Amino acid sequence: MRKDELIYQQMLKAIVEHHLLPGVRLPEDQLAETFQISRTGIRKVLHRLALERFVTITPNKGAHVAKPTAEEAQQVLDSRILVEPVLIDDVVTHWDESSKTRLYGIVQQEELAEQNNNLKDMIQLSALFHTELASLSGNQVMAEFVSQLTLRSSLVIAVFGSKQSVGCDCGHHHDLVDMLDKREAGPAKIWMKRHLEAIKASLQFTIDKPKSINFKDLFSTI
Amino acid sequence: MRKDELIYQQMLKAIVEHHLLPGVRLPEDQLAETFQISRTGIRKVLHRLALERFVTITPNKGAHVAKPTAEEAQQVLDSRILVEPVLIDDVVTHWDESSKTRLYGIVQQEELAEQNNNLKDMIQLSALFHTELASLSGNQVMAEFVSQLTLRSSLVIAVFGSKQSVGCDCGHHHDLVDMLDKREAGPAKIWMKRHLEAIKASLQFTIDKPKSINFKDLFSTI
DNA sequence: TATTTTTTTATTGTATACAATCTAATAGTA
DNA sequence: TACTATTAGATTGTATACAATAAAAAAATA
Repeated sequence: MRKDELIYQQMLKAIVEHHLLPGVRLPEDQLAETFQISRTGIRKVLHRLALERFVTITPNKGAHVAKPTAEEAQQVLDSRILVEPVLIDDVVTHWDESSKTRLYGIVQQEELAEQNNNLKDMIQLSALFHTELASLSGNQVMAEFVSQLTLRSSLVIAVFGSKQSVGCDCGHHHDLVDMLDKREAGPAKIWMKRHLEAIKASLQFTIDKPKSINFKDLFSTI
Repeated sequence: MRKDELIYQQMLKAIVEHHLLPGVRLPEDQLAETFQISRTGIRKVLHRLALERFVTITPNKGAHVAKPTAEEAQQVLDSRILVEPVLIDDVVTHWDESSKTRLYGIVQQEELAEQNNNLKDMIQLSALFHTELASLSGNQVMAEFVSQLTLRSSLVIAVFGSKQSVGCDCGHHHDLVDMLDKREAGPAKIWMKRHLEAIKASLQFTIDKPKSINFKDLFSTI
């Protein structure tokens, strides 16, 4: 894999898993040194993250982890409420044994992570579930969009989420897969809509402040 | 406006309006000279266009105008068929006098462009109509997604479109605005779905080959 | 002492230089 | 002649140097 691609994934992961909190400054020099690459390479990664809304770049002031506004937060969740249910029809259409295996596999990992109270994995697996489900619709364009939305949701939750909203009640995903496996598209759509509405409803508009970060330590432990 | 932002828009416009056809090579040196900027600046623009799928960058081989596959083409249109109708409800909810003025304004320009057989404007205005409509839903996140999809549709049409599919029968947009102004959400949704399905149905799977381009001449005439 | 101005420092923006890689042209061999 | 190997040229990938800007610290003035 290309080096900058790897760095991109590490940084995205750090943001999505709340190791780098919204508002935290991302100085090019420190990151360049951390990843043993020139500033050119880091800038490429930062610009990509900026285009995908995980980072904001202010001219002559540098990059920060994006801090979604309340408005943006709601729009991201509203988008998912609008989009994810309409993908269900296509998921059911393409449903087969491997879909079942794939999704139940993720659900199982989610339940394990929940038992171990592994917050990091819970966030990642919950996003993975929604992304995988979207890609089972067969439409790669939509799948990418949903993937971005779920990732942005993690940022939103970092700002406005309470503890219980982090993993979006993993256990329940099991119920959805049951419905899909019975080809019950209608109920599954309704379930998905309510599921996402519940996440949105769990958002609280309290903000905590960022603190200084040692990038080398951070990325050596992840 | 920042210089690279301007260059980005010029290049995107050239691609979307079919002045730069899919498959055309985009050498950094020539572009840098054309826009009187260093390769660094051009690379930034090219990477952005690549992330948004208007350009493909192959390692050590450089950038080309993206040439969507038949599969991708269908998925882009399918995405629009899925997404644009569900936005109608929110458009109707937020509908007011200014929405009406805005959309009828665009429709009027579309009809003018059609009379003058101005292909360039027809493409641009048709995309603008769909984008504006989406932004009237009040959801900026969805609006951006739809904007990208309409732009990508232009690329798709450059590869698989026939003459009549270019501007997606502008005249008809008028009918949609009429429905919206009467708050007829249901019929408007159906109309939109059929409208987009018609565009998809008009696609033909014939491919023509790219030819060499003089970038300086091209961008001095746009 | 408080406030403004100046100077210094740190950080980003841009261009260029060099290295790595691919393309093609040429030369060599069967 | 056809095919492979080697070399030369062109193009991209990456790092670094310098310029421009912003932030912080120090000095000057009221």
